[in-house]
Amino acid sequence: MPELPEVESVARALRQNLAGRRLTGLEAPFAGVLDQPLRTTRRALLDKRLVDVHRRGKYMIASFARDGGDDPAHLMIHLRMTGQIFILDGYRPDKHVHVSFDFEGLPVHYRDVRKFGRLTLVEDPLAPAALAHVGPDMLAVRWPEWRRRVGSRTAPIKAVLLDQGVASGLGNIYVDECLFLAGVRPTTPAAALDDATLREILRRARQVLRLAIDHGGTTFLNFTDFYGKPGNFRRQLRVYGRAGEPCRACGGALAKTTVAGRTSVYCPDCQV
DNA sequence: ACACGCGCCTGATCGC
DNA sequence: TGCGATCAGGCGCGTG
Repeated sequence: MPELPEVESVARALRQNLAGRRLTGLEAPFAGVLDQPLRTTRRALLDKRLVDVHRRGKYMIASFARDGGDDPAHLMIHLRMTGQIFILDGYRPDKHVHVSFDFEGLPVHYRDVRKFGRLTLVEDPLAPAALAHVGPDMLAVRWPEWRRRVGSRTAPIKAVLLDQGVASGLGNIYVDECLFLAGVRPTTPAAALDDATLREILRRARQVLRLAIDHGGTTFLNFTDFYGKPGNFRRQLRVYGRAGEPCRACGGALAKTTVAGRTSVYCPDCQV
């Protein structure tokens, strides 16, 4: 599932491949992934050039404008569980392609098997009202602010890390990886952790996110990058998807439990 | 303010 | 071409 690193990979590719290109076509075989009617979305975006792409957590915001910067419009994209955006030579859209963009002859597709993702027109590309409740990006937030936002939450630390209102970007995969690296069990109440441990968790979260970005993200279900290629981070995973397998640090069997409604894998010996 | 459960979706996998 | 049940999970929303 696309988390911060996978979204970053797509955002970079959009910038590199489409910046300056004009949107000349927009079709939506399944308009249900659009928050506004197709005609509204077309009216806002067609004939404008893609000028920038911002990312906050797992949200991308693509900005369009006419030549000279007039009449800007912004499309916020969230891939949720199975959303993909890609450009592939000779690709013939299957039944899961819900939106197709045409950039002066360059076709770009939005594909989403579970239809959880959303494409939303927003007014403000940097601080859209729709993201008012979403916290700062996990890679950008400073320790004091993050500490303040974590507060004295009694929920398990994993639930707090998954809460995009605290800081945005972590999902189930990287939370488990981060907590393994920090040596903390996902079930531990956040309020029971001292500042040194919380600081270590934040440091490890950033470390694993950056490393995953460098490896092009993780492909578990069906994430592919902009060019249709899977990410390379999967073989770096220490715990996610490895319940029952030996811990890469101590050799003991990894345990599985449910935290915040999500499957969670940890090492009973290395994580206390 | 915070914690928790549900619904949205479809494909893969499992049990019989 | 067996089929129904279960699981996977991000997020918005309703409830307590």
